[in-house]
Amino acid sequence: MKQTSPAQRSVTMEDVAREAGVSRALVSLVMRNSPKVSPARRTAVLESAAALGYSPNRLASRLASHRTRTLGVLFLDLHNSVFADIYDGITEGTAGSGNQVMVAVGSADPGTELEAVRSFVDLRVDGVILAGYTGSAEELAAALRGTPAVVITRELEIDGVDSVLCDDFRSGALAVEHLHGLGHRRIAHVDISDWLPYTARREGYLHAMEKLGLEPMLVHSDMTERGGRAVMEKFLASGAEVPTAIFAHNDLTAIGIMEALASHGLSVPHDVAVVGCDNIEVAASPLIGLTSIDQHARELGQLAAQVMLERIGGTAGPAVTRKLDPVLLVRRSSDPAAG
Amino acid sequence: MKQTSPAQRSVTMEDVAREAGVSRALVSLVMRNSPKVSPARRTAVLESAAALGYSPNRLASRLASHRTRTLGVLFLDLHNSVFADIYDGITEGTAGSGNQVMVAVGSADPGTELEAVRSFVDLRVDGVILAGYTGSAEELAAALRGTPAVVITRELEIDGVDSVLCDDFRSGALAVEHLHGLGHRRIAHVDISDWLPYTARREGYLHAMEKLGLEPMLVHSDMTERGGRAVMEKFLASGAEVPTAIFAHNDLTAIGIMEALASHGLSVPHDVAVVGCDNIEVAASPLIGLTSIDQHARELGQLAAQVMLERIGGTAGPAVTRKLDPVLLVRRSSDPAAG
DNA sequence: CACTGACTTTAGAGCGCTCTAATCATTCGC
DNA sequence: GCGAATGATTAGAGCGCTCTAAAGTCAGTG
Repeated sequence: MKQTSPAQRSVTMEDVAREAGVSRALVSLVMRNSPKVSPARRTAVLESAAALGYSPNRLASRLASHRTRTLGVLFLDLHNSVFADIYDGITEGTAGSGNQVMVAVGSADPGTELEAVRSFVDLRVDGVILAGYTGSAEELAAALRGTPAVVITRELEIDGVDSVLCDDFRSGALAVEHLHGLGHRRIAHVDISDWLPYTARREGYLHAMEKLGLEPMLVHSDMTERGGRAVMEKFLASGAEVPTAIFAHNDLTAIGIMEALASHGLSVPHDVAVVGCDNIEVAASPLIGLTSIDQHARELGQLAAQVMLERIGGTAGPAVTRKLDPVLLVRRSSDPAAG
Repeated sequence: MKQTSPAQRSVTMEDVAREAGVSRALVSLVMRNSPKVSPARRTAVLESAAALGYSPNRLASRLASHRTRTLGVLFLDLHNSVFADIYDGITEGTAGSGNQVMVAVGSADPGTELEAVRSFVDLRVDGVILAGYTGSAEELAAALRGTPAVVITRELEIDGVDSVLCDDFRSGALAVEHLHGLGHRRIAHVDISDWLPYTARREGYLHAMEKLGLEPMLVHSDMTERGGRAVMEKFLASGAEVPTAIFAHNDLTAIGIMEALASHGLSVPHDVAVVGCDNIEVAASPLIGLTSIDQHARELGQLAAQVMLERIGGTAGPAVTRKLDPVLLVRRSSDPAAG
């Protein structure tokens, strides 16, 4: 039962300086391990600091230095593990740079998202990485006030905002080509709300369908498992003719769709083939076996961190866009030879 | 292509005060919407602020006020969606309190965890919520330096650190009782590394097994899907007699186990029944149908936030512990009547 | 031995805000 | 009409640190 003093933090640099018999400035240099401090003084200062139980107030240091060494990261939703992958990539990309990562969750609500971005900006983070920002470019630009930003999985026309994404248009086309190659002709697409800015997958789907002379079938959902399930249940209950293949906006939706199909006794892939997108961990599970289109989430995170660090490092120049190629991974849900 | 000025932030309260013809202190009062400002001045100040594009520097305000209105949250792992549930609970619990939430990920590495906690403390967050801290109590106490903290899913003997958890011992017993009730006698438990502080589920299992006169079978894994799968594959390859039921430390591990069983042609639940713990979203999916023990993750998050806010609000007194009762949810993986 | 020049150390002025105590304006009671 | 009471506003001293410029140290040099 250690008696942690309630008198809390009170030890300042000044105290350490007094204890060590040096100036506050010298303590500051030691704390930032500046090379221009003599070994003797350095140890003296460190010893005094340890003796007093000193811990620097980063708030004050940030205020004085105008560098926060913190990156703000905005995620759409923690329930979709693709963001956990992106997070891993970001921490890999920032490792060793001395930067700290702060996470906020936007929940696809432009109000919440902007509030989070403003918080980051008010805290003077060095940069903001947005993975799943659904609001408008104008509002984002206003909220950023010049803070460097990188958007993942989306292209934004804002000066100074870089983009790192996977080719969503190509992903949509890839799904259609794959299913068409398996002999499917009635291929539906379950995408997301009309107002959301993530339309490229749908466009890729539509373009590919048209090119193949097939008639598109679109249904909207909300990017969640529950949403995908609900929309499919409703469709099945409607008695409309069921497509032979479905391409879902993301894996979560695809899994929801598979659940609904299963509960109606429809077999995947024999009655209906399903293709998702994102290639999240659970899609790869043999218990699910969902064919998916890998978006290189981890790499996107790494790349975003890298681009961000370069920006912070002072690289000027116009906004850059880095686009990766998606990769189709065929699994049981679209494999005609599947048991 | 909006030209966001690169001269960035420069507008300070001083500027707004000058523009509005009032003192800096008045601007400060308006920004914190103090009631003791006349309506006339208030609008004048707000207009000037808007005209200049002023945004308060929260860093400075925090430094001066000694209140950061920020809670630091440490998660074990973003890939386990139980933490997304806890996060939801925390944001629900802090909603409307004007507090901001900052997330860090510890990855079950005491070094990383302590670093994150120190960061929070150096930033002078008002409190820290730890969901999945695996290090020692002493080191945590030292890193906290008196900052209020709440630990989720674990009881820690540190003065001033509250605990909010689900009864893990009971969870272990619940699993055994359920499986025993189904007629199982050879019930194995796949738990986590010996050094991790989460031992109560195992102890509950051991206690219940002993009470029923059954012989325990323990295997260690690492709380991940991959880990559960690997451990099961290895076990199956060893040729040892397979238990008729397995209770896994968490759902992720349980899913990994189910994957391994499936790949060896063993049917769940007919050949082996499987029970997980946490009741994460995917366990409830009909495609998985994993029997699990609900830990009320969301409620735990809410409760933790609530306890934290009370502490910050000045409630003194000894550390409290709030313990919830786990609930068994039977699904296909342990249902003998399952198809 | 005065004089560089390389290396250390420090004084002191901020960073942008909050907070206390004091000042200035009004209104009210008698 | 005057002091008290109430309310609105402000001066000014920090918060704990960083940073610039200046000042000390102490060899080595001619």
